[in-house]
Amino acid sequence: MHDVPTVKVKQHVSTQPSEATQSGTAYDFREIEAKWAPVWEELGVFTPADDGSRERRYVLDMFPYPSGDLHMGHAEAFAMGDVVSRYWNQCGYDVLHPIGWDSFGLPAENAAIKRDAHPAEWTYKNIDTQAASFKRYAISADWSRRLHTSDPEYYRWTQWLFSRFYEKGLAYRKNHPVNWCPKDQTVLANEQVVDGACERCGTPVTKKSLNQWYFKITEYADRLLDDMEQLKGHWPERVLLMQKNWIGRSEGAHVDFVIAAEGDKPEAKTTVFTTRPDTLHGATFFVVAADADLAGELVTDAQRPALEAYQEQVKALSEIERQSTEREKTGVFTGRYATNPLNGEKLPVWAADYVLADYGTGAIMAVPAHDQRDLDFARTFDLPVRAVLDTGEEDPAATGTATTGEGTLINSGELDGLSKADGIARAIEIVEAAGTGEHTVNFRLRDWLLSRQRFWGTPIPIIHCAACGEVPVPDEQLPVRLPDNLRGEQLSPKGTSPLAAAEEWVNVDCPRCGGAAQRDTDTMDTFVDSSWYFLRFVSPDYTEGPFDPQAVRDWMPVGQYVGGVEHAILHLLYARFFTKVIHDLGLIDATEPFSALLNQGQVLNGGRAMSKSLGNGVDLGEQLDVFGVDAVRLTMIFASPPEDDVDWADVSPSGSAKFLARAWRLAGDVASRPGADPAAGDAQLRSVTHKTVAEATELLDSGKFNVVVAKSMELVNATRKAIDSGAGAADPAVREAVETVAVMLSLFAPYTAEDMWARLGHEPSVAKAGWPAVDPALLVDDTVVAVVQVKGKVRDRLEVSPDISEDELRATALASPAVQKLLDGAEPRKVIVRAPKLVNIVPA
RNA sequence: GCCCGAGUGGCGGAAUGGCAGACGCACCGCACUCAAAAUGCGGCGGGUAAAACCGUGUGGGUUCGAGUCCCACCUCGGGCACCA
Repeated sequence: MHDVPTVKVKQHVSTQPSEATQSGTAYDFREIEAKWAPVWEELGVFTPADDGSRERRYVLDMFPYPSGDLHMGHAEAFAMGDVVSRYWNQCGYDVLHPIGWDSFGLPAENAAIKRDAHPAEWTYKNIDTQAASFKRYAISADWSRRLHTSDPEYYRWTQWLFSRFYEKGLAYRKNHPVNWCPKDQTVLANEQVVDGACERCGTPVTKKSLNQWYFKITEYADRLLDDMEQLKGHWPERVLLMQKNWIGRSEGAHVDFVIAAEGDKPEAKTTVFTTRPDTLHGATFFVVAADADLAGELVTDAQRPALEAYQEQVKALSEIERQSTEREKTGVFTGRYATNPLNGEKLPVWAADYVLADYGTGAIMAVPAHDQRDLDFARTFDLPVRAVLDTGEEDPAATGTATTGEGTLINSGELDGLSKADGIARAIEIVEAAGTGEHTVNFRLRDWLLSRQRFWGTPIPIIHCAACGEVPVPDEQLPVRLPDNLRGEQLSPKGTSPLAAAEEWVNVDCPRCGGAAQRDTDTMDTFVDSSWYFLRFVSPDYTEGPFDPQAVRDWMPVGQYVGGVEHAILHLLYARFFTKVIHDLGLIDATEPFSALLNQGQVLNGGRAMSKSLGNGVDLGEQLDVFGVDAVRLTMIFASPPEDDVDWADVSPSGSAKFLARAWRLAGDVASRPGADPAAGDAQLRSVTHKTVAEATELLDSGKFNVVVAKSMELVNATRKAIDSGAGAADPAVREAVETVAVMLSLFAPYTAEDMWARLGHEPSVAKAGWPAVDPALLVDDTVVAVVQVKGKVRDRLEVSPDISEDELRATALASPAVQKLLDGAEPRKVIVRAPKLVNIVPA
């Protein structure tokens, strides 16, 4: 490990005993951290005026989960968000930059079981720890807006929103096979299953049929997809792509197949979804999902035992096994036949687990010649294969490789001779005309399973009454508070919610009929809590609703959202969904919550994510102790572009500390008085200063924070040189340069910047000093260097006026001795002139 | 398998199609010092005595000019994965 805390490093960056005796002459990060933290607290620097006097801007970091103290990942993410917040403050915007905690969740519950405590104890203790660390870390937050999703004042409104969703039919309950984590003893949403395992604990997920609550996010699939257009260019391309893939829009057709009567089973109609209606004539069998209700409905009595045995076999498989594409296809014949609506052919109906119950209609027409999965199945069970699209490739029946490319339809009656695209269009026309099908769009996205069989979450505000059914808890009775008498063992997972054990809590009168009824005992997925917190921040104490409508109009949408890419499809998709529903409820104008998104990279150590098992963790607190807050923050920013990972083994917080000390010393060297007129100062240094600000402005606006740090280093170097061997410490241009350094550093290294500001004779806070204005006249040089190339290689440099004409520059370049020598008297074939920077001469 | 993204010194990384390697780390040298640390100054892609010349994963192409644009490939990283 590089840069481990050593005695040597400590001496480099902290006070030497001999220097410490002369107070104020050596850079001591401990001293300045202790000095400024209370001053800022007093000033309340980052509370927005919120009075409309200045343009409002909202910047938000994904709020933390309170699992112990802050770690290196928080340090990076919040350093990034802080650059934006502090930059916008310097630019004069009225900036909202709040902080809160996503404080419901399973770890608190597990900790409570282990310690025989209530989850709230662990949660709020950790929040206090993190809050103190954030203050030490000097994030530019408005602390007065702090919120916690586990506060009843917060989850009251989460419940209120649930009730609105329920009223609109967007929250509903259904019995359905769901993902089940055997370790956490709770269900999981699709988004929380990664490679067939629980996203949180890694336990292989199993399926279980349960009556669960869902949000109808699928109803918003189209809008979630279409509105991504607004986000293009402001969200990372790959996040948009991931969401697009996750939503998985696919265009095709619904086609009805009639299942012929068999024994005492009557005729039935079954619809399939297909993206390839052009291949209808190539269908040679029909498959229904083995675990769908449909399979049991269709199966003949003779085949029922075989189906049930197969279903048992499927249930025994883990999700990982089931999803393996290596696996041989399995299935059973149902004893039934489906009629192809196009050609009247009878197709055997099979039940198999390669068809998914919850995608499309849970049934497919199998076209083995042009679908690899169907072909694999056909070969396993010796079913016929008929090619209907000539792609010029070998017969799939012979090769075992389905052909999926372009081609010409064959063996397809009236579709013969058509291309794939024309065939698809024509086939849809035919089935639509016959009333046996229609064009349709299908989505991969499933409804969001939101109920959890755990304690530490927002209770679902529903009462179950034998007479009235599901009855929402009336708004005026919200919040439905969690009972506080459950703790320790009583919270241990048992497959049903621990809330069921709190009898006094569960048993209530039905709000509708007054009869005996029970509360719903499930709690909400914590992603529900975080799907609207950015709205609560605009008016965290509002009691008339989840948020003050005027405040939402004033602040939303979030201008810059900052957080890890791990939430690309979880939190970000859910938050977009909530925003759209809340918009449709008429409560907000915005249709998208976050107009710009920055995904900061991870902090690694030695090429790997930090983890306990690898023993490569770096403790944030230790880094702050050894190098100081500013050095750690600066290192995070300087190490790489914001979206790239930072490998802590490759970077140098001690180098950052050295730079900060160097910058800080400049402030002590300035010999002019505050307010000295820079116009009278050294022109050369002024030019450097103003160019630096101009460049930094552009770089900040385009998110290249690491390069801004490099620019500030260049300015520090130039100023040092000016003091030691140029204009001298008393030149007002030096003051201008150092003040500029202080303002620039206020974005990355707030303590150092504030102390410099004070040493320069100013009142706090440098955070509100204002971004320096650029004098355009100082950006123009008297002379510039023009490069003279021959055949693309630099052969000479000319010092010329920046407004030299093309002709003049051409003549000067051609007259250059170096060029003359290379041309050797010959006329150049071509001369490209880009005044005043470049001439390229192409010899004959 | 499908879909993205990225490959630049010893390292992290700069570079609107126009001087590749800004800035920093590490390393080397010098000044200051009895000495060290700290600080300041200088050097630092390969190659050469110095030049020439060669250099942005590989091979092609477009262009007066390519790290940058296009095509193919290699490697690494990420996402999805029986989604009909």
